Amino acid sequence: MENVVDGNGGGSGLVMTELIRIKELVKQLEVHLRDCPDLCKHLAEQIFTVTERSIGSMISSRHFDCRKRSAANAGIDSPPGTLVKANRKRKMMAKEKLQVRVSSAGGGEDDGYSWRKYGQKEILGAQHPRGYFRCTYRKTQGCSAIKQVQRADEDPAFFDVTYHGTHTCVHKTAAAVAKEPPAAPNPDARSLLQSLSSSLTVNTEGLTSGPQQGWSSTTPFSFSPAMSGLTPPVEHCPSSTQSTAVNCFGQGVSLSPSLSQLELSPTTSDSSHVPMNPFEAERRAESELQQIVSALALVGAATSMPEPPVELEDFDVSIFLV
DNA sequence: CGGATTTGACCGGT
DNA sequence: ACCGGTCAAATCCG
Repeated sequence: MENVVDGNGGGSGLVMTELIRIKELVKQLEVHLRDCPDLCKHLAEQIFTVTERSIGSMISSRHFDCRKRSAANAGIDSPPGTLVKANRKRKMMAKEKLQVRVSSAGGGEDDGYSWRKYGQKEILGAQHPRGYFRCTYRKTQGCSAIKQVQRADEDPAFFDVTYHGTHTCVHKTAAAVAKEPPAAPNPDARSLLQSLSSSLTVNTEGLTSGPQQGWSSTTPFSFSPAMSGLTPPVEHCPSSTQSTAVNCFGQGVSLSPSLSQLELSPTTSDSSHVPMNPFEAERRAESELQQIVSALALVGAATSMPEPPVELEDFDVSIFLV
């Protein structure tokens, strides 16, 4: 099946972006904590799991519809047998799909992976062409990840990015970090935590929309880096020419195609599963995020950081749900 | 010079 | 026939 994370007005898409970023960072954190106490790894796994559940809740709650896209996705409803004769295009479309909307600060293209453009098309009814990208390491590593980037008609400041397939390569970010001497993983871990904290800026102000406004105004749910004086990790960001903190971890900019690897419960969008009450899903997502914060604080302590990486009181986190 | 991008042609699905 | 996705030659760029 495929998982579609629709921008859906850009709000929940932003949340998804943040959560995806969390997940990516945690995965990297885990790598660099391999010679730390087992507790660190356990906590990283915990964060990972919680994030996954949160994303699943959001998807379930927002009724992301994988069928509302163009007729090009018609293969979705086809019986499995039709894939037997699938050509390249059909194979691609049958893969997992992740759709997000990102701000233009990163051009919709700086997501930590290395892409090579292989085509551009004017799309009927769209004001802007669609760019087609595949993983740079397609040849060398056989990575089949593909993404499409198209500037949003409604708001040119945003890009709709659709990922197909999963990265099987050792992607750029991981490779860059791997250059670091294995003997000094803790500074990296700390940087990653800082990055994670910096990226956790989600706005809840828009939650008043619709009937589900229960936890918006009354929930000062917030992260705060408490990082004043600490510089963001530069080496983590593959973009070398621009302000890394903004472009890599700024609002809505950073995202990871790794969500397509999440193996989100296939029942989240299937008929066999009773759709979660949107309100309940959002409440659960909030709870899960708070668990993330708690776990992060423990991770910070376990990695001998002078102070916890996150403090609930200091963070300014809100979630857009337009 | 090698890798990345551009862009018109081509292909398959609808 | 039309459209979206991909190919590949030409071109660009460091």
